[in-house]
Amino acid sequence: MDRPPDSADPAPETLTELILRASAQVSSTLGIRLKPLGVQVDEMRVLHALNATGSAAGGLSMTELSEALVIGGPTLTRIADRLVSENLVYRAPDPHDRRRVRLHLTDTGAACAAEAAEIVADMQQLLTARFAELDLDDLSSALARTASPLKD
Amino acid sequence: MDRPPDSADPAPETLTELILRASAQVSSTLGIRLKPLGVQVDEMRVLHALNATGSAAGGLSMTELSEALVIGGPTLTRIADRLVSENLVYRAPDPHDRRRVRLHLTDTGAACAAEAAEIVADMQQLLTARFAELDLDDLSSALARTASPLKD
DNA sequence: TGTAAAATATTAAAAAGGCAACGATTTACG
DNA sequence: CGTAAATCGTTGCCTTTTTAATATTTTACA
Repeated sequence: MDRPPDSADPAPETLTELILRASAQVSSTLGIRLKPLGVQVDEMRVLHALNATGSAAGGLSMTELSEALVIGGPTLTRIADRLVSENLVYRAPDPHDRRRVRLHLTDTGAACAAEAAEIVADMQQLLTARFAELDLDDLSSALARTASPLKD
Repeated sequence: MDRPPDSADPAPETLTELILRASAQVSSTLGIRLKPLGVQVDEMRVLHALNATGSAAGGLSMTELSEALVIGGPTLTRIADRLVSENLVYRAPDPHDRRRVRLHLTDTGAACAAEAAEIVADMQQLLTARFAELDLDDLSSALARTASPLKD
């Protein structure tokens, strides 16, 4: 079963490459399904984050969102611009720190977030099936750790 | 343990969101580390794919790369343009089908791929530590399945 | 207190990505 | 055969992201 030693061993696919590829696939599929709703993936992520904090919490600042979602500052500003122009989100100054701007969901935005969540939930089912032999709680915590800063 | 019913239940973070966030973190960190090499993440992925097939195999066509890496056609053309202009890759016509173009690594490209692979390997160590309690083989196969088309 | 340093968000310019349409080649099949 | 349809890669055009620089406010501390 040995191959000739001169045929260079193809580099095996790394876990890193696997994560990048899986994410590209998820992002692509999700993007297609979100399209009818008129939001793109990162916009949906912002809506979801705002929704997840609850309306009583006073929204999230740009920096908080930027760190939580791993999206660059200027990019986030533009995403917010779009969401504001679609009336899904509004900006409000932070009363305690006037440098800060806090983003809040509008009612329309909350409704949109809810619809998006359904689409994500469908996606979830597709995904979960493929993780059948894994403990999802372990996977979640591992992913959560992976999603935090990786030591620059 | 019940919370007051009027405090809106924050949407929990979904597995989907977790994958997107983990990937953003990986991609961001990897991008920073790849910068000194002068290649970006998707460029590195192309180099890696070409390297993985081995030089004897006659390279990969644009379509093959596009499907393998989940990168759109026009985007891939532009990535190839960049890699060609940096002399890391060259285009060669497919002898059996003149519509096709096959990408090949140059010697410089192979060297670059090798250097990039080391950086990815470092990344790997960081990552693996965070997946400690998971069976990596199971994880890999689950991710590989996730990375294949998710039924459009 | 006053001033330098840090933090926050935005803007401007450059780079990269994505959609629609196109030319070239191959395949299907009447 | 010959023509219609499908496949392959690229290009044009517009949107989005990224990088660098800026204005504003807050913090640190001499």
